[in-house]
Amino acid sequence: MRSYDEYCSVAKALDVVGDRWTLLIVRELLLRGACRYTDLRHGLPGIASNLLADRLRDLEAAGIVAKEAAPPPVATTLFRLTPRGEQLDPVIDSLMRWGLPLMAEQRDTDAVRGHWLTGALQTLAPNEPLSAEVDDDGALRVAVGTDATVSGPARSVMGLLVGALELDDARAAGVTVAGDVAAVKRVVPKDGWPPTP
Amino acid sequence: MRSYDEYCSVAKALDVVGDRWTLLIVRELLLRGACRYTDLRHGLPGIASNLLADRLRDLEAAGIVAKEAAPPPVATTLFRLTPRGEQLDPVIDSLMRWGLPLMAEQRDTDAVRGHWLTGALQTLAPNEPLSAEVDDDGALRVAVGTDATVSGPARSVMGLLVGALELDDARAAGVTVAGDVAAVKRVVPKDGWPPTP
DNA sequence: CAGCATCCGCTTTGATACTG
DNA sequence: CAGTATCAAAGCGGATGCTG
Repeated sequence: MRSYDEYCSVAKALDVVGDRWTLLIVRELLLRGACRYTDLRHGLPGIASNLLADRLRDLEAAGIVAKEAAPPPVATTLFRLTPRGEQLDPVIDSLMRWGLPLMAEQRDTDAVRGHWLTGALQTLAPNEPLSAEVDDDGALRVAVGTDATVSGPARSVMGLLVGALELDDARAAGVTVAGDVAAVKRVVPKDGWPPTP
Repeated sequence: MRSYDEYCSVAKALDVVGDRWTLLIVRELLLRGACRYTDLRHGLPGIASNLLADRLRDLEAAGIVAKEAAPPPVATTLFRLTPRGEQLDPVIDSLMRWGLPLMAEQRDTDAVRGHWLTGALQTLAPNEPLSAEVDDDGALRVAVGTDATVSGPARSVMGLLVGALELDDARAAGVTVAGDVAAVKRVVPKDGWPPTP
């Protein structure tokens, strides 16, 4: 990316990580740990292969990502965040948090990956043991510890959990709640949050 | 910006604010409050005028910025963050924090604005009453309350304050400290921080 | 002057194909 | 598996012009 040429901390950060795709690569490495090139491609659907190669080179040159040889007998290359790269966690976290209300809208062109949703749910309720599972037709099952599970279309389940849908509306949109409904309500942000985008 | 088409909170956030210049416009509005178009241009040196107009339209459409008529007799337009826009503060803050170590390097093409530095210094030491002043030839004076002032070339002063320079090296690089040196040392991050970029 | 819109050359991106 | 190569299309930067 062309430099902003500003003696400003935000601009200098964006000089390094402001390119298209760059922060999503960091997201993948934060959520999944060390990845192979192929894993990254799977977690970044739509990225051009040459761009991924370019970005990884840039990130390596910036000291954010390091390549390492995987232990035998795997014989492949792994990409991993350096300590400096891991310090981008608050950046990814704040973006994830700010974007949560936008999850109430799902377009039919949107790719879905389970680890993205797990990440979002941990951000939503850091003190609840949430886990997400996606199956092939886009249905989502979220387990709230062993107390409850919420299942249904991803958009509706997330709509309920980010507070954009009331329980009744979510049920009308195909969501079923098994187990303790109160456990689910602990997860949903308090009224007034999230602010409508 | 073209959508990433991912059902992920980070990707959806970047669909909205990931365009070039967009987060720097938000930075300006967070640091300075409501701004005129001309003020924004001054705070974003190098931006093409059509791009600024485009971005402001996009941000308005996304509910992040609102236009308002300035009270008479000024008769101009003010651009201001909406509540949803103000919630980007943690995003800007985390980027600013991550970028702090990069302030140890200043290129001679870098534009300098006092409010950028004031913002960075507040992030560096939220509990210290720091204020920054820049004069025309790029010299910087930082006041640590009434206890001390640090002055010299911007890069050297910031290098000292972000911990990239020892006091002796900073002095050799043209920095002078007036008043209580201990007050300055309170500001500088503890040893081992910042990590070398 | 404030707030844009238009035009144009250049760079970056996206899509696809190909390779060690 | 881990990338390169190629090329059309989109985005960006810089200059300039227009309108109230």
